[in-house]
Amino acid sequence: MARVKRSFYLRPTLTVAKDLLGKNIVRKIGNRKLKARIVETEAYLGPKDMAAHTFGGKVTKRNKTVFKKGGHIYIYLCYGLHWQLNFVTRKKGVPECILIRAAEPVSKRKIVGKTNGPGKLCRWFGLDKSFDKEDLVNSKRIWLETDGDKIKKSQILSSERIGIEYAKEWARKPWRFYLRNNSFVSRK
DNA sequence: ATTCGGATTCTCT
DNA sequence: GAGAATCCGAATA
Repeated sequence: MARVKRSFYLRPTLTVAKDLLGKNIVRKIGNRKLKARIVETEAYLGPKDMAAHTFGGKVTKRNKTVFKKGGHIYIYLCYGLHWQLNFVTRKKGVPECILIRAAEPVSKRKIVGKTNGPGKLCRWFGLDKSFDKEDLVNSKRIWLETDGDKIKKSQILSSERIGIEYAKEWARKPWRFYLRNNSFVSRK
């Protein structure tokens, strides 16, 4: 298993969103490692995307991490109780990112908790505000690994993104990607 | 200083 | 399917 390199995150966001499927998130806590394979993502495409926090290109206290170069973590609190894990993409100054909505635990022994939703995923991994601005390329406590297995195109489905009805025509963009027949996907 | 509401989840019906 | 839980960032003044 090799750590995913910077160049992976600098590519077009929709490409990265699809390529993230099948990658393992590795979270190191003490001398334990939690691993889960990404099965569902959503792309948020910067200033033009009304559903994105960076809509209009305005830099705010919350969204400024998204303007960093690809490979950083953007995490924020939603509805007052759920953390949402995002990976920043593209070069510095291009505010695009990908929401990780669900993953499938890769582990010998049973680990309590669910990972089939963005809030649940963060709780399972023990993520919070302190992970904002974390660099997946260098971090000692969280990163991405690939085993080289490529997900076949035929296994990837797309749909409209979830929970952004207010975003008018942008709400209809098919920028959610997930693995076919995977029981950890948050919704059909 | 105050108000508003959300990239969700859980519980109960 | 509906409603609640619960916080902070962002917008308004």
